[in-house]
Amino acid sequence: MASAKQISSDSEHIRHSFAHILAAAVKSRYPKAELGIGPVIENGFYYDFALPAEALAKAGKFITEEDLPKIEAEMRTIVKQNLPFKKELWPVAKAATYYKKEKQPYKLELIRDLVKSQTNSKLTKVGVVYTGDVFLDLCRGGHVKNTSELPLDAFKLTHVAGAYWRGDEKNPMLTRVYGAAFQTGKNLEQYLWQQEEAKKRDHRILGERLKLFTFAEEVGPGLPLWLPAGTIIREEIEKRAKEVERQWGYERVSTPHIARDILYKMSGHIPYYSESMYPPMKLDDGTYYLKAMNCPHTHMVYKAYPHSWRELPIRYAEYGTVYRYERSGTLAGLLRVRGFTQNDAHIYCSKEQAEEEFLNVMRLHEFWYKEVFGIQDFYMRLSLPDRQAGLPAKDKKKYAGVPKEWKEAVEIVRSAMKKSGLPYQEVEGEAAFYGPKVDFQIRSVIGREETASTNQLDFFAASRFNLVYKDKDGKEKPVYVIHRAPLGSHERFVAFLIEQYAGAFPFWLAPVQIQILPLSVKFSEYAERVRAKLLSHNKNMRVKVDDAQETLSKRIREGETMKIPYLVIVGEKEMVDDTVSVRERGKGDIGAMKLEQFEEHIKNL
RNA sequence: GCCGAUGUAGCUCAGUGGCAGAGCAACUCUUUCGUAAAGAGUAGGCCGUCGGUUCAAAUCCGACCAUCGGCUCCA
Repeated sequence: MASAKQISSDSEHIRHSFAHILAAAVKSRYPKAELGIGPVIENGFYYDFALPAEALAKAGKFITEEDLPKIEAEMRTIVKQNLPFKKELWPVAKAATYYKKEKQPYKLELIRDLVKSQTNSKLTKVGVVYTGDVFLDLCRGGHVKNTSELPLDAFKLTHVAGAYWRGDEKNPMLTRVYGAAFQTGKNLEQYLWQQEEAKKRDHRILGERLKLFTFAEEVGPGLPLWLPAGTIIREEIEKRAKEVERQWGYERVSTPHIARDILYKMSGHIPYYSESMYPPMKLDDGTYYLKAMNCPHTHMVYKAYPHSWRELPIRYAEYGTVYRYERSGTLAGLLRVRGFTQNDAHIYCSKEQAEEEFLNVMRLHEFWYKEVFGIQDFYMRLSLPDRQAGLPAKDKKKYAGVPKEWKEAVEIVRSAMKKSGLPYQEVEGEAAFYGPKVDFQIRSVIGREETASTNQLDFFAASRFNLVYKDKDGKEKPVYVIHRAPLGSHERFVAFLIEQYAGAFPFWLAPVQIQILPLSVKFSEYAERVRAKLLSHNKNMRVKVDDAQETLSKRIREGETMKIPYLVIVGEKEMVDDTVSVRERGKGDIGAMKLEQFEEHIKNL
């Protein structure tokens, strides 16, 4: 989504003010409502509300989607009163007393935290804002001077959702109301239109229409079934990946889908990751797990025989299928599934080689994104532990290893990133438990952000698995492991590609590349001849003849709907002249030509 | 997992307590067509599942399942 990330301060003031008005409107409909926070977001604002248990029991339910028009109407009524926003600074004690009286536990908590973060709480003041004389909210500032400045045609309450207080699962869940707001009605309309358009590109919609994949209740949620057309896309990508990896010095390996529990105890996935693994299978010769990641298996491949420094780096690639028991509420089409196949590889190298190898992997990512797929809309995130040098006590469970090793690993990765020249953001507290990583973040058309690719440095596997090599000096030394998946998983990556291309796949990926349409059955034979000729020059070409008993128009429409790159029409004229009439996707009829000319036209696709 | 919504034919959807519906797709027949939907006919349903209320349930109630929008999580 190419939406503007820069929020102009005017928009910000408008959005912030609407958030206050939303709170005022909810307060007027539900006087007992407790207020959370109400910040500005990318295309608007939201506000979190709760209703105390007794009030909720009495009302039956709180804000639902049905209430939005009513709340919106109330907001308009408030805005139309042309109320001034008045900001004041109150001493903490005064604000605390006020919110205690008003029974606003969440606001009180915010005030308490504000005090905690200040060195001299006696002097601390909090901003509060009135809307007219009525509504009083905690406020940092940044709103319009008077509600008359708010564009009534440029805002809309869009949806309701649950959200944990302060984003913590252990906290109560509040009801969040989202709104869109812009400076002009036109901007709002445009935004809403874009949202509608985006939905049409949604991989779930296109996946069904183009017959790429499906789900079956009998198979289970999050377990996609690839239809023939989708399987072609998957396999073309995989074929390409195998070629590219061979060229970049990888060797392929292949490993089973289950393993004994000892392997995952060794890796540390038990206990770090067990809640995301399918439950164990207890058999008479041990307890087995379905694999949730390929690394431990690949490490055992490395350990098959001892390695010398002369062999390093060793790069083992595998398209490995893994199963993760993702929480039900997180599943989404192909973007978040429970069974998927990763474009995985593990690089075993010395500490000295780690930076160079990491850099090479970044270059490989760049190659895929820029050269192969033309993906522009992504950003790179360097995920670090919470505090790079010394890990705070609360994170000891989350991260393995010792601070010194973490520090070294972070240095290696950061240095590689700098050398790559690729832009990236550093984010603390996002690292894998075994090391820092660089993730490629992409947004789906509906705005959901996911990691499409990953490149991770693991200094921890060596000690867990005793992964070593014999160095020049005759001593055994631990290897550094790089986990990388530039194409993430087939499932997620194909989902992104479907949306990126809006289903119109480039020629090399298109499930059907050329569809031949004989004008009538009289020309079916000629159509077959054309097909045979195309295949004789390229046996892998995906060519179909559609001689269904439908009008030409109808078959063209179907071909266009299926986003087939070339529709080739043959009738009397073509048969006599020994030509084909070509329709190119996105261009329409490009005229009649000799078959050789057409083959020349598609040669470099 | 949590909050909210939705679930009727392969797909998109109508039907709000009294005989289960439409368009597209499928199938059959007619048409053999010149660049985005030819015509007619046929078939297709445990109304997500299970339970309850009722003389009567797609419709009201409950539980569960699945999907969607968020939150949390995300190797």
